[in-house]
Amino acid sequence: MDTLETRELRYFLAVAEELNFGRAAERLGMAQPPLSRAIQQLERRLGVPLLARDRRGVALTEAGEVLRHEGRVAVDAATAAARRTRRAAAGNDGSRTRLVLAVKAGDSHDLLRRLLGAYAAEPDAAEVEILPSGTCEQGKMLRDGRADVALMHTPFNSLAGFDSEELVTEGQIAVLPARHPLAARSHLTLAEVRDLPDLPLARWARDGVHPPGPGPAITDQTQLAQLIALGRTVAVYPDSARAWLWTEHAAVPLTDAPPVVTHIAWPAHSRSLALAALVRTATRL
Amino acid sequence: MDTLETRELRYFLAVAEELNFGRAAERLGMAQPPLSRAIQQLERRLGVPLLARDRRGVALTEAGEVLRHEGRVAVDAATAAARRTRRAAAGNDGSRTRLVLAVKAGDSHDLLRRLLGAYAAEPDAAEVEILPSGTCEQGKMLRDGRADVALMHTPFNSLAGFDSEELVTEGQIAVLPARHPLAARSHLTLAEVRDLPDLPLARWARDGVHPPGPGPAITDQTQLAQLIALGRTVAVYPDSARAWLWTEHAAVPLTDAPPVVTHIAWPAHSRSLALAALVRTATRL
DNA sequence: CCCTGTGATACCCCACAGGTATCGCGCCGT
DNA sequence: ACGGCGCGATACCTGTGGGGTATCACAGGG
Repeated sequence: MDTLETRELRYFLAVAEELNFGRAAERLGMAQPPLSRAIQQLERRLGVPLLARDRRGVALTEAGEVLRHEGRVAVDAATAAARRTRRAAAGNDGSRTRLVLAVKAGDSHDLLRRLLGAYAAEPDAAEVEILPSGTCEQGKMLRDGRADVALMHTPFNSLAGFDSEELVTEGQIAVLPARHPLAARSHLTLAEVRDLPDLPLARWARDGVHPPGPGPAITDQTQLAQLIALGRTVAVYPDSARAWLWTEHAAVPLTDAPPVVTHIAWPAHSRSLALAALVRTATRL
Repeated sequence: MDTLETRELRYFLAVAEELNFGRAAERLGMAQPPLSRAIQQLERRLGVPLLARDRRGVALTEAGEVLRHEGRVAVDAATAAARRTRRAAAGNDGSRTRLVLAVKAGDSHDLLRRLLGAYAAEPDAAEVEILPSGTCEQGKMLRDGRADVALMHTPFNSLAGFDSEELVTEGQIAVLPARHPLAARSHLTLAEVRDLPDLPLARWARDGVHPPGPGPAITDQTQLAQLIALGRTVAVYPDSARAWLWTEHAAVPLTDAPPVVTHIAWPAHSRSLALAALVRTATRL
């Protein structure tokens, strides 16, 4: 009566994201008619219209918008339950506990190295698997159980819903082509690097789509690094990005960029001893 | 394959809590054999034994323990999704948005009155429904969608998994029978009120069961208040509990009790404007 | 020793998730 | 104006599996 099945939620989420029954059905690996029916049934069960069917496509009602968010959380929680249960059993079959740590590839490299080193030295440390995650996806990794713990960076990642400890604060730098005039400066402001006509900011793919604009379209950090080295663009990064700079890159501190704080974050209700030990190690670095 | 149905989770949780298939089935309103089968199927699907069947009852394996916690979260999230979706639609049918505020009955009474007063004066304030919740149940109310926002008190409630703002900090008092010798003291310590032979601490029901001990068994605050007035027990409460003291009660500050901090807390991912306004009002009190 | 309480098995049934075929209907092109 | 196309809804069929009842197997306890 008042608890939705994850199947219903998965179906609804597919439709809510595609806004098209046919494509949603395809994504779910099923035919379109049963999907239509399932959604109608869901709406009847809830007594609430979720979709406004306009003859050429579908739009979410306000209630549908709510379910899109709440449903995502619930489905993630259900898949996290499955993943973590499986892993709990796998970790208990004689091998050591295994922790999955999500990090944004390339970020906080030095911190990460020190953390892993210090933790490995702990008595009965768990095995730590590094899960390189895409742009700002650590939160999702934690929510759906692919990761147990993550390094996250405010203000880019939201820590909402997680427990976390602050680790380090760092300034930001502009990463410029080494031969660019501004590369010689001792410091810069955000305004000076934004809107440079010769170095338009790159456009990161978001859900596979590039936002419009003048800059080059990129999907990973190597592309960005190369484009900077080629003198085509500029990027703003936390100080620790110096770890992966090329010789053809120049780093210039930004005086007015918001400081970036690296946190170690984990699901709020976690009760893992290995995780607690890792967090303790991290805060003591 | 890797996402569990809430039905399976509900079944498992019932068994995990009852540790008895028969009673669990009864609680679920179904017969025992299908429940047995469903759990076996769940174990096969996960490839993980969840329950250790001893001939006289059932115990949770380590993986089962994990699923008990993760599953609870997931099921709560699913029912929250249903509740909040329904309420979103109900609030959109012409009537005003409605916020449900969970508070522990009796606690922070004055703060609550001021909050409601100040918020009602706001332009386009939502209607606020007060949901009196049992002992420390506000967290569950937020998780399963019965409430949108709660007043919570550390260190009694855990704020893990919620966004929150600190509101007020207060000391704690011993609530004594007015005619008790200690009632005349200007202050006391925890050690002095614990283990008083003539005033044993009351035993609150937890899940319907009273822990063992010498004190009287109680299930609500009125019972407690009466027993104190009758000179049978003593209680420790935050300072704001003075609001509901009887004339036959005496309040004596405790010098070494941990301070109680009242927070306003809400689900981390909430995007409700009405909620944001309520929180803003609360922090400005 | 039988009785009681436990979970597992055996067997049956029908409700419903899912498939295929088709419809109704706006929108497009020409 | 008209036929084709893309969309979601409807009609109808089928098979799986969730749920029921009856029963078993077995460990303790009087």
